Amino acid sequence: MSFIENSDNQIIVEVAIDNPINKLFDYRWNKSGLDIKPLRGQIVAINFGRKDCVGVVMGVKEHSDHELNKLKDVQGLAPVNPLPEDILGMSEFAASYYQRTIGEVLLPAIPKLWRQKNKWDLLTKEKRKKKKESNIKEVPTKEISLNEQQTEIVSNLIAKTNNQEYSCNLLQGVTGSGKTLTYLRWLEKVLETPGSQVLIMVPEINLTPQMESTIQSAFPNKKVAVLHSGLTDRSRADHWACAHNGDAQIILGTRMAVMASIPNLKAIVVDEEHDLSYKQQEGVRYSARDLAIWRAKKLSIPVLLVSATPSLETWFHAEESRYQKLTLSNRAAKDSEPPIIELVDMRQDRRVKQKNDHGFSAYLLEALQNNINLGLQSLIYINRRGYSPVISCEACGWISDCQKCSAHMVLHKIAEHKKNLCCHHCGLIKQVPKVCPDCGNVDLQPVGKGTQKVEEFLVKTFPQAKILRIDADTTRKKGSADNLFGAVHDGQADIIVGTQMITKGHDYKAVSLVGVIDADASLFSQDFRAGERLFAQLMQVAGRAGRSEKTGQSKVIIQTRYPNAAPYTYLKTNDVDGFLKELKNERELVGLPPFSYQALVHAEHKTIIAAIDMLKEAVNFSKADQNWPKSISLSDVIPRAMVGAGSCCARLD
DNA sequence: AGCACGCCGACT
DNA sequence: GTCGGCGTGCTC
Repeated sequence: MSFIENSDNQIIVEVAIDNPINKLFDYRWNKSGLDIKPLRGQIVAINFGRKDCVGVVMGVKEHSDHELNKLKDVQGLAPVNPLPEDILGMSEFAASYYQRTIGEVLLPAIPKLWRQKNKWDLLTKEKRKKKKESNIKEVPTKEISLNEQQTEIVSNLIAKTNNQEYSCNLLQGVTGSGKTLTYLRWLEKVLETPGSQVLIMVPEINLTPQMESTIQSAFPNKKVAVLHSGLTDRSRADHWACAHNGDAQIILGTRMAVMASIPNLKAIVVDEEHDLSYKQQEGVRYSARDLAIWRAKKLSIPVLLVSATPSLETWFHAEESRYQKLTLSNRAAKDSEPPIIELVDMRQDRRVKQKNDHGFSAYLLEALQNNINLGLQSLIYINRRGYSPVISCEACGWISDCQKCSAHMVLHKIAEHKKNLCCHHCGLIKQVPKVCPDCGNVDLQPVGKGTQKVEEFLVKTFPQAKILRIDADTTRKKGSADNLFGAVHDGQADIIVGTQMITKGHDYKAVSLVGVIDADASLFSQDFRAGERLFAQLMQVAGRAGRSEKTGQSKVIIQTRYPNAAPYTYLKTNDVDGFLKELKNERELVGLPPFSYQALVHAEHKTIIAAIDMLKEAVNFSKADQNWPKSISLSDVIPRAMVGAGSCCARLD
């Protein structure tokens, strides 16, 4: 039946468009050749200004404040169901919370091809049958029996699902305690209800490539839609549509997946919930973890946050019983003992030994040699890529700062005797100056060490050993990460040197020694969350060791000049809760989140002076305002690392 | 955000 | 005489 209105009974739709104008735009629905009713959530093609674009219907009404004949007609309706109410509501919430327009939040969540009217036909056409169909290895996860603790947690979560109400749960457990297995078993149960869909979020899918196959093999009869930034436009559009029309039961993705349309969503899992990559920093800033919780609340479903080292915020909420804490306290495999953690006090090492430049303690070198002799693998963790984080002139104090963004330029070795300066922030690459640009001194020294320098040293020190470096530079090319990790698993490496990248997701069956070279910098960072992050990273890297019977009891050696710093001492006793408790007390004492809210006000201009003056003026204006709430304190304006930018912090107690 | 309009300076 | 700088204003 067609939907016909007479001419004096107009239907007007309010459309969200991806632009920063903070309002919805009215369009006429009638006379658009559309024979169905307008509905909130519909994706429509419209003309805006002089451009054709796609927007989302956020409201339907009969009268507009604008003159009727000035309104444009809706040009077309996307051949998909309207977006479900939860993501519309979430967009409205996020728009207000993160100070953006609804369109800016909502439209980027729709894949690019669906935002192009002329691609709609193409997308609705059946795609040619995929060649590979039997690529899925059956892994009999069902036959793995859960231990008592895991079983209890699964039934607890199932009960919550059956209640059909919101709950936020924290699943905390050390590496190897079977967190993944536990939540998969829960989701399996959730998916028994026909039509149900579940969302699994992971930090970065390219770092956890085995996740997809784990999930697919755990659910051989279910369809999985994956959503991450590495997909081609076409497959992203297809996977999105699969989730949107209910074809896929499992949606696996990175932070962007939190905005995916999942009409029959029944459970959400946020794996590695503490991971920083859940925070989108560019464009619309948002925390995918927080939005996942919002979404679960809106839908009255359970959400499960999973981590060995929860973020303080999450842990605190669990302590205060706003979230329920579910703990896995044991390593699942009976014979796998947690690694021994040893701290090497580098102050003493220096006193005993000659001043050395390579940054390895004699103790760690000995342990490495020992491991090589035994044919076991070792892992060296240093969270800095490149050769040396900065070069400096000893005569005048000049340091290699980037002219474009004033971050340090990192020395990179690009061939045996050739080095470049690279800015990790803006990507600028320069030749290394022969003499100091300020004073002409020829003696420019690299300061500090990165993965390349550590690799170079190890190659020299252990000429008989095979050494592999894994960082953003050696894994840039497609497939090279797989090759490197493959080589590690095949035992073709004695020592693996790497950044964070090596800490995520991969099991190293033959690694029995982990060395942490120099992590102290995080202890004194400006960022109040740096200590928390360091602890999580060390915990994670420590978890890479001792995961098999082959290696026996593994060892983690951490070199530090501050062996009494909290992240190290609590790591040593494997006391996650103790660390978080101390952190909580510290934050409470100085009034940092979660005991206050912080907002960052940031300004950019061609000249830094203008940016800073503008912010100073804003601060003075607010302070002079009689009605300015006493509970909001304003901190001083400070220049930021980037040229032409300043920021200031507002704190709400 | 884009984009047009418009009003002034420095070029073939 | 025009090309182009960026200030202002508008987009249903």
